[in-house]
Amino acid sequence: MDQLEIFKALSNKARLQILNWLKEPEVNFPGQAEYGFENGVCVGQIHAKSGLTQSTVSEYLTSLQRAGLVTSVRTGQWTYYRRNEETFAALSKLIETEI
Amino acid sequence: MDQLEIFKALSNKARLQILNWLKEPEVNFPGQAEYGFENGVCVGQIHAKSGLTQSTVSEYLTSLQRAGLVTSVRTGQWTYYRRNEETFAALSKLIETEI
DNA sequence: TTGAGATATCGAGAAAAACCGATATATCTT
DNA sequence: AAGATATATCGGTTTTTCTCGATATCTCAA
Repeated sequence: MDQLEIFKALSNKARLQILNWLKEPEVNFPGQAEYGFENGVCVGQIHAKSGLTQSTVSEYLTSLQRAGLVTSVRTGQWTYYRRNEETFAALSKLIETEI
Repeated sequence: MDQLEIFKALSNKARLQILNWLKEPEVNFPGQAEYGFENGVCVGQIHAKSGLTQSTVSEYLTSLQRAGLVTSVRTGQWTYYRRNEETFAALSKLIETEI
């Protein structure tokens, strides 16, 4: 877990917003319903909601993934992203005890 | 507590290092001993240890303070900085539950 | 196998952050 | 009042981040 990379990933309003949306995918991405929420939410859904371009959203999701804050699964033409709660828990503990 | 400002403040190696040093002032800033550790550590001590210029260290400490991660007390010609553990505890909880 | 749709990558311009040296301000000492 | 010391602020250069449009890649469907 690279703490500096994590903090950099969290240092952006749009990325924080995405992470927050992903806490409740069913609520925040109703358009995802027909494809299911098992694997997370696909890039297009996040793009549509964010107001950012597709390329920016894709890059942001990649950076969140590099930081370990989300995981992704490719299924067909879609890439699904979801939160990696283990990293959040570890980060919380890290701040409580190490930083 | 402005989470974005906090994460930005934490997105820098040198600032993370300073915060870490301030966890154990007696160990990391022996030069501070003759002035006491009650109020924290003065800018010059941190400057001396950091390898950065005085102006940069001053600015970094100010940014850490704006984020609420440290507090400062001016006493005579010195400004002492110390960690604000309440913010770290709150941040840890925030990550655990809200973000 | 061709076209359409979803995502990733690339190149670029604008904005912000990382530093620095010089200088200002504030305090202490004499 | 004048120097010395500690810290803060200012202006500038370099590096990084933000964000976009264009394009490439990958997969599905016809």
